[in-house]
Amino acid sequence: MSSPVSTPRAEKGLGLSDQALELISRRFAALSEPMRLRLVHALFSGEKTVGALVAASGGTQTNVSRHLQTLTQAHILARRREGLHVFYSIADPSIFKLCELVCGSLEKQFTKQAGAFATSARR
Amino acid sequence: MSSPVSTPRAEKGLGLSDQALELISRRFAALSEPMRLRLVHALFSGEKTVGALVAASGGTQTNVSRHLQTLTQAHILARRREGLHVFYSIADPSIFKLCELVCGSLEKQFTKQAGAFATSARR
DNA sequence: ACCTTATATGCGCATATGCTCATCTATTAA
DNA sequence: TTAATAGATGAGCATATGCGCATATAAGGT
Repeated sequence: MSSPVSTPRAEKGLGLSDQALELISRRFAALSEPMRLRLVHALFSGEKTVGALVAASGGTQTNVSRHLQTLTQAHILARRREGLHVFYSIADPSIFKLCELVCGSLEKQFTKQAGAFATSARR
Repeated sequence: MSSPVSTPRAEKGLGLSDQALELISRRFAALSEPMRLRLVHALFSGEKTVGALVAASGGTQTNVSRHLQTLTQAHILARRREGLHVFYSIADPSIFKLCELVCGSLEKQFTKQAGAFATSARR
């Protein structure tokens, strides 16, 4: 009678829809693993085959293939077959800015911490 | 003798360090849950107490508290105590742009898909 | 048809993550 | 001190995720 469980909050004006939040979180989740970031980063310089990505990332073939699948399903990468080889490439250009943003903010964070250390060490 | 396991790849020139990748992935992971995004979004309009966030998000007190802890440890939120209340706020302004970027790219993605549907339906 | 190379996938295991209940701590008021 | 209110946290459970092994599929060459 009082607490609806599944879709409460009823969009109070703020509040993105549950669906939207789900989608956004999935996108972040796709980028939340070091190996996947390594693969994405390796593709910054252009499309590469799975084999090349395995070599560049140091991962196993199985694992790289799986992560590539995850990233492709998230619409972050694109897949193109050519004979025996499959080429992956970055499908969503916003990824570049996304990574820049995060890297930049992390750097700032460290600068602050370093500054704090220096300050407390100096006094 | 041939395959070092822990820190292979030896930074081939590309390659962010393993540590950097770990940090970046953690940041994305912090934003990879719908409830946490909901909390972050609720804080876009300014700092709020835990109680207010519980109300706004529709989550349980325990769960909201835990997610706030996660976000704070990721340096995304800041915590401030005032009497009985604890106020949380967005500590890293880059979060705004980050969310904008992701939302924008998702919208484009949908527009494309919608277009594709329309096209295939029309022919 | 058979073999080789390149990539994907089913299965199982180990760990990580989210959620809840009950309880604990912190702060203020009586 | 005791009680009341706001938040945090330990423990346990269920599910999700990452990883590797073995094997399957795809495509081209002999």
